[in-house]
Amino acid sequence: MKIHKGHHGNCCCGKIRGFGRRITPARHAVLDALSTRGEHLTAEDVFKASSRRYPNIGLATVYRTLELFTKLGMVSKFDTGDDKARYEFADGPHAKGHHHHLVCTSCRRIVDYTDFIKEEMDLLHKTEEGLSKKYGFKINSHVMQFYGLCRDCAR
Amino acid sequence: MKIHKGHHGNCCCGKIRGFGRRITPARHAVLDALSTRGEHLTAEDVFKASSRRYPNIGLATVYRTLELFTKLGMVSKFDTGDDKARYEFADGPHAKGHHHHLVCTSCRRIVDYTDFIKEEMDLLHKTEEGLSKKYGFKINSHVMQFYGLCRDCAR
DNA sequence: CATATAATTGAGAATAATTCTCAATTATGT
DNA sequence: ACATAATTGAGAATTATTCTCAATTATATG
Repeated sequence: MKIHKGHHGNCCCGKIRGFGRRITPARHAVLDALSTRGEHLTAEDVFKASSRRYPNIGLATVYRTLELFTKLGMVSKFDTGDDKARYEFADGPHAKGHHHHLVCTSCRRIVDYTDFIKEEMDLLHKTEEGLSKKYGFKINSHVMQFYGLCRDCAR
Repeated sequence: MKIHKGHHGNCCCGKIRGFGRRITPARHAVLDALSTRGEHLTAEDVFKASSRRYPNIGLATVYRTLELFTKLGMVSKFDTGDDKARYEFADGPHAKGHHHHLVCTSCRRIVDYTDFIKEEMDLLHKTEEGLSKKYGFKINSHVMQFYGLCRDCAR
């Protein structure tokens, strides 16, 4: 089986194995899809892309795999107000690829932005700590995104 | 028809009428449900609560009404990772009731917090302005919430 | 106040994303 | 190579939400 290439390297297999889960062609195909097809993919997107490399893959498997990867922290799942979950590789909060989303509520375009990320992360971190202490939560993740109308839709 | 009481007062009818929409018992029941049954209600919750005052109300009407109120900015719709939309009265970003959410991914408990709200709002405001300018978006709303395990679920 | 008209409604069917079931297949430790 | 538990594909099942449509009703107007 080919080693997974791309900017997410090969740490993935280790992570999967570490959880007593197996490396399979289906999971490989999903990894490939995620790293080559870009950000904020729907399950359907991932399914189509995975099918190219591994035509037999089933949609249910894609869902199961995305769920697994999300649980392992390799993938982040979020939604943008339509009724489809979105998935993308999770660049941990401090990696360079880390970004938030700006969503057009009319045409559904999604812009990744990294502006203000430093300030945002600082505040998020501070808030997490405060809330953790005050409410006894062990905070694992956050969502922060903006909704509006893009230039084209606004006029 | 009785005037809607509660901390959201009677501005609602004006807002509804202002959009050329009508005041109906069904809409009243939904308003009541929202103001007496608290925060982060599912459509089903609202349906049940509304049914008490107005037994004939249909679920579809509840959905339609919540959608309308959301469009009018009176209600905010959000989700917390299960597959149900949540609704609550929208305390505008600068009202005293304004809060964000802390969600337990295990038991689904939702904590409203207002800590750090000032800093959060300042940053959100600044970010909105910056993104607005840079990407040409007219930003209308944002989501900011934290996910984790509550004290009980963490052990 | 009565009337006309367009908005609204309830009920149930339809939709669509996601999850479940189950028998067949396959990755992995030995 | 084998045994075994994990994984899979296919399609059925689930579930929140939206749609359809005929019947009802809020409201402006005379």
